[in-house]
Amino acid sequence: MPSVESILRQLKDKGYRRTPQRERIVEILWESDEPLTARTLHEKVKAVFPHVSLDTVYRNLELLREAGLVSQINLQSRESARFELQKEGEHHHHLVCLGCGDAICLPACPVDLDQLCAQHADEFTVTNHAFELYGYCKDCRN
Amino acid sequence: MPSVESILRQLKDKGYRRTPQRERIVEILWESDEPLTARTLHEKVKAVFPHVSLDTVYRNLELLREAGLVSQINLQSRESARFELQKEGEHHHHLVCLGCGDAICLPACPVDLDQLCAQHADEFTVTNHAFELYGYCKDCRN
DNA sequence: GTAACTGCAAAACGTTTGCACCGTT
DNA sequence: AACGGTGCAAACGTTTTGCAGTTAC
Repeated sequence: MPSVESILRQLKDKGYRRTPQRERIVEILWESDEPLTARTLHEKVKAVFPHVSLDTVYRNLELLREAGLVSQINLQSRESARFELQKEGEHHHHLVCLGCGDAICLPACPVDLDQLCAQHADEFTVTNHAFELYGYCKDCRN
Repeated sequence: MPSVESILRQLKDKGYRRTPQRERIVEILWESDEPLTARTLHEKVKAVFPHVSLDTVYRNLELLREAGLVSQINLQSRESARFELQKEGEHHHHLVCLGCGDAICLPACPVDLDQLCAQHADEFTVTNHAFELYGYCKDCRN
């Protein structure tokens, strides 16, 4: 059910407009199989819209994040954040390589969130969570 | 067996010196029960050494990170990175209140790390991980 | 027409670096 | 005395913001 079209429709329902740049940004995120930095995404958008600005990319990412359609991954280290589409509620986490910075998707969430939430329900209302594994990928463990 | 003294001794063995600022930085990290930002840590060091500079804090954190004594956590927040001492065995995670910013300790790690590591051992060598729950504490859920 | 969106430029922010001096060893 | 450490200031890269003009609706 999720698709570029459905994402743009969701945005429209929230009062956001359909612009060529935004369309392209969503398409690129949709087609990517790994989280992208704002800069990388910008480069890719420029292939079609040479005059698009980096701030437009940032603004769209923020907008998509607010709409709950994009999640942001902050790597350990001085590198920049990476963004990826949140496909249909189904959430997952990442193995982050401290060598090359690549993020590999973990197939499933290893945390029993319902149980954890219930466990602390009286003192704390849990809205979301973050989990990341750090280490070195095949190529970087030397 | 880990202690402020043993940490400073480990640093000494690696050729690093024992300076008052470094000593205080390690002490503060040792006493803290939650990961600290460089800025927060800086504030706390300034209580004793009013003229300590923020870059000294960064340099010491980097040095401790290289020595494998401090881990860096860069989750969710667009905020700055947070640092904590890597304490033998007693690792835990936090409930972070999005209202007041307070961090409440989770008694145990909800992740079966050994199993996860074994699961990806062939493509990835896991060195550490980060996990955080976000939400609102008693006082802030209005 | 109105409000959202864009590009540009500049600012803000966390973090890093060059340098001269200081302190530990 | 040597060399690691420090403070200062300036640089850096990422991200945010103000503004004026443009575009989708």
